[in-house]
Amino acid sequence: MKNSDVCAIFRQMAEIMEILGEDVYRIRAYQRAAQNIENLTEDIAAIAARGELTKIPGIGKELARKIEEILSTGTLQKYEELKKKVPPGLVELLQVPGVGPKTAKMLYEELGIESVAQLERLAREGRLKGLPGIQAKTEENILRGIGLLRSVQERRPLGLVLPMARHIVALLRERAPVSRVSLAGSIRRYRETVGDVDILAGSREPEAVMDVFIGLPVVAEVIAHGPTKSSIRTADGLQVDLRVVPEESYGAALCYFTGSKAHNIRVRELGVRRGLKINEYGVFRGEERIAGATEEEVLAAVGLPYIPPEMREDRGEIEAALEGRLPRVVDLGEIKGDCHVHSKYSDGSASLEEIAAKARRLGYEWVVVCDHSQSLKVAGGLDLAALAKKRAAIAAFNAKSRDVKLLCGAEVEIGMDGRLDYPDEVLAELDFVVAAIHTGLRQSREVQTRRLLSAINNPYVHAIAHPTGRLLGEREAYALDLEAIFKAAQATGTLLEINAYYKRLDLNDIHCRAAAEKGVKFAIGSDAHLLDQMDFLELGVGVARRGWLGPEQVINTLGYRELLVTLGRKGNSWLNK
DNA sequence: GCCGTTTTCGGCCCGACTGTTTTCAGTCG
Repeated sequence: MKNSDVCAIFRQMAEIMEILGEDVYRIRAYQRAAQNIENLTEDIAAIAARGELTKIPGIGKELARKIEEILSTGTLQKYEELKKKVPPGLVELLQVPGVGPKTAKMLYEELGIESVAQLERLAREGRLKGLPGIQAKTEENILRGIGLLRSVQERRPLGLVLPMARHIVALLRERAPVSRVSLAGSIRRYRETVGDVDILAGSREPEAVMDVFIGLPVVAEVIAHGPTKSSIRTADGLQVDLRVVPEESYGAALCYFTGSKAHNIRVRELGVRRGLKINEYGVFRGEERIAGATEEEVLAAVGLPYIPPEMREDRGEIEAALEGRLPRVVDLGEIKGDCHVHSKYSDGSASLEEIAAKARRLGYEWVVVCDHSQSLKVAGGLDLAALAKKRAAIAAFNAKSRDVKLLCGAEVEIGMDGRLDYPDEVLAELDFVVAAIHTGLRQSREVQTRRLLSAINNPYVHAIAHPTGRLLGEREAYALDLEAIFKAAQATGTLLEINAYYKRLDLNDIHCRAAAEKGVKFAIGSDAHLLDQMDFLELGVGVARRGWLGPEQVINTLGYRELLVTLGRKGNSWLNK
């Protein structure tokens, strides 16, 4: 049983209990437990084995017992009983936007509806009208909700949403009477996927801002339009919410709309204990507003320092902040280079000069030019002759370049038996060796782990590229013993990559944090094949910040000279200190 | 079901918008 299995059972139980109309606080307890289990950096079975389940926030005696039952039997008696009380399709109805537990229950009791397909048919026939609280408009909304569910149900990768989100912010800045505009929500927290775009604006003329917003050229549909809050949908189905508050509330609103929801609840609870009410307009003692203009001010009112948005997930940041041990996380401005960029030599599209020029625009000192190795023929992998040519070209470039330097790297294939695609004496000549698995993705956990360990133990391998192989929305991570990988990486001073390509983000935030706790260090690489993709490095920094990594844990913060010295001494240096 | 500088019972975060209602319930974030 994995953490996600336990989590799924608790989530489904909460949904069933919602339909049954059970105590909302009990339901919330299950949801909170599920979320905290999802956020664990450790295997829950290991925690259970130590008898420390109740140390997990939101897990008391009763839920600990239930977790143990799930771990030993694979399911839960109470879960099985709950499932019998509600037809399986009914829970599915909750997925339809606009249909909540009350409506789902009513639809079932009045018309026997127990699937989305059935709901859609009856709505089309106009048979929902006349039910309690349902008239023509609600019927239309349900049909639209079902359509939406079918089309854009999935959360989208952050990297695909960010450009449009920034475009809309820029348009608002230019055309609406706003003093400030920012992205908020999961985008500001750099979550790897995004459900919708949240934007916050400060203005004295909220209604005028709303009118501009719903009239923007990117708007395909207006979902809601109020004086301070509106939602629209773009042509490709992306929902964008805009909220407008007065300037003096901007900080409070930014906290509120950045979330996460779980983090906000914790902050407001701290407020309640101090006799304060916190909402999007400020921090209040009785009627009096005591804070609200800036985020720092709001957090300070409940005794907290500033917490970076990426850490606001209720994954222990509140406790750490209260105890004064919140780490300072790495900042995009501290990044001095990109550890993984492809060039024309293999399957990239850019020349060395173009890569260096782009790096200069990004304010870097260096870039590792990594091309594929010889066996990866589909990606133009370099044979030994081509590799030698590339090395010479990079040396010639560096001799001329006064600012940006290029490192000669390779993304070397790890074979099925763990052997690398270039001989050791060739690897030894390279500045930066990244080892990767691109073939044989369906091997067993043992085989995959052994392949990676053998690469990690090679004295010439500096980093493991995209260690788990997952592709967002396309491919699961391959089976791996990550504990063993982390331990070996630390012991040998091998970096683990945070691959910043928008579909990979691999390692992810939770794995990063678990690895960092074991003393592992990281290399962030954009894996760019097109020049513009070097911008994705920002997403990798987002992952690092979500994983609580400081600048000293990320090799990208080293200057060129320091980097060369460090790379030359694997196993005896900064890398595994 | 959890949890405790208001402790082992009695609380548990907060507000906007919509559609249906004449004052609010449901849903969402």
